[in-house]
Amino acid sequence: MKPYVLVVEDEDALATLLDYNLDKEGFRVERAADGEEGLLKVEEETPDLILLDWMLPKVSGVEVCRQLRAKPETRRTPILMLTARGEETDKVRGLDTGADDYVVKPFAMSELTARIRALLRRTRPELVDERLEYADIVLDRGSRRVTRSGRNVHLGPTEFRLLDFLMQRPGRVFSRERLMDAVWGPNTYVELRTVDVHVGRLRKALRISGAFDPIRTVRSAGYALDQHA
Amino acid sequence: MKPYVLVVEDEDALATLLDYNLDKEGFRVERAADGEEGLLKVEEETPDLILLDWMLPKVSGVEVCRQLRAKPETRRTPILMLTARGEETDKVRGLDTGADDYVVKPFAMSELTARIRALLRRTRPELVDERLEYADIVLDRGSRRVTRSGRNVHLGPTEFRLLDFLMQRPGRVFSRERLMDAVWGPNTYVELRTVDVHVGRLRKALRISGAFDPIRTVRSAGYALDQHA
DNA sequence: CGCGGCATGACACTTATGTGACAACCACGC
DNA sequence: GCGTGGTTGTCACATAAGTGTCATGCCGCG
Repeated sequence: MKPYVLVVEDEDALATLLDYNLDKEGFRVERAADGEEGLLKVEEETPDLILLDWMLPKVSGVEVCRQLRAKPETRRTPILMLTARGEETDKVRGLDTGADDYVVKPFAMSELTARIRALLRRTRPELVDERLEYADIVLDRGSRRVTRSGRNVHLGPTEFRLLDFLMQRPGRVFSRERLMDAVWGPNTYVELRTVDVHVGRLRKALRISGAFDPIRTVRSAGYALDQHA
Repeated sequence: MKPYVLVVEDEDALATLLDYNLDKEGFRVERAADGEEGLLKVEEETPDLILLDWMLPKVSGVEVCRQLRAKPETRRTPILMLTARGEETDKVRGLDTGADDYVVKPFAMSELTARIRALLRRTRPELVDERLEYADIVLDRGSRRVTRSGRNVHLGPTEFRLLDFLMQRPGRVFSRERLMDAVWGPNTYVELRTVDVHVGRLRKALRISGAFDPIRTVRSAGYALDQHA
């Protein structure tokens, strides 16, 4: 549910600082200490955005960039370069490396998070927008409220996250495993069937005065948010 | 808490003068020496108002204006243009540039602050106004008083700041961390649960003669000032 | 018609929040 | 300096809300 940011940075102090601050800003953060590890982490799970140091051991930032751009899964993943003053060559400035933006160290954390949000808004607006809508359902992240045709719908935290996730890609079918990861977090282990129960609860909460059921069950595949004809 | 004004002005003496005076008037001021820097500063943190010189190095004031109006975050941010006598073309006078107002140099500082307040009052009244209102609750910053349906409500300093903060954005949910930062200051370390206690105290103080509880608890997220229907 | 997949209500259990009590603290008037 | 009333931060405990599992019964599809 939270945007997943991968930090590829060899300087431990900076990486920790980034980790701490981004976490506080509501991002899920993973760290990699060099280019090689970075590429591995990307293999494991495609990040929503990558923070990439320009100078890295083993595989340089530029090279990582190139490789990421070569792979279809990460071709469009936003990359934000971290450069030291002086490394700020024309190549960086022109973003010829394939990166989408760059900041020069040292930088204010607020500047960095602002740029991260800006990039995410460009590529995955549904990750950062305050308000999601589908049919007559409105989910407002800022006020943490959900309404259906104007009426307020009360959801528990889990149902809220579940609906939030489904509303990010209406129509798309998600497996229970995928929902598990997205809603419960990648390292929680609960019965897969629990997803069914929560979908049920969400359905019940959304079921007001003759409104259609916005969740489609796809037998032996998962669930999707859409109008099942 | 203080309104954040960004001054984009290349003439250093004037910028300093503005900085000094606006600070004295209770604004938080950041400076940018040219259009490019101005846009960067805006990225970092959206100002509550922008003072923009008409003639600027790198990116002109008009161009900055255009770009700010193109971005959703700053579309409604008030912009006050500073122009030299003679630059006062019809375009400026008609505010066709996207600016909300303009003053001609040289100007009296009092005129400028008056215009700034006028603009802020239009867009973010809660920042300028001495009094905040929500439903039947009135908070007066000047006299440091709070009333509910006319009756006086006694609050301790902490509860006052807490209510003040919540009233700035009714409906929005704030995490305990966020409230901690806003009310206690960013570098104080007290138990997170202390927030609960103060919210409780605030609630109790606000609880007079059958009035509804204006604070909504959002489980596993935080608190918001609004009617939890 | 039979079977695996799904929906659902019950329920025991976790977790999060509300609250009263309390000791430390503070500003202030004496 | 020294009480003193008002504030504050923490705790412990009570209460409320949300969660994960299961057993049961239903349903669609082959």
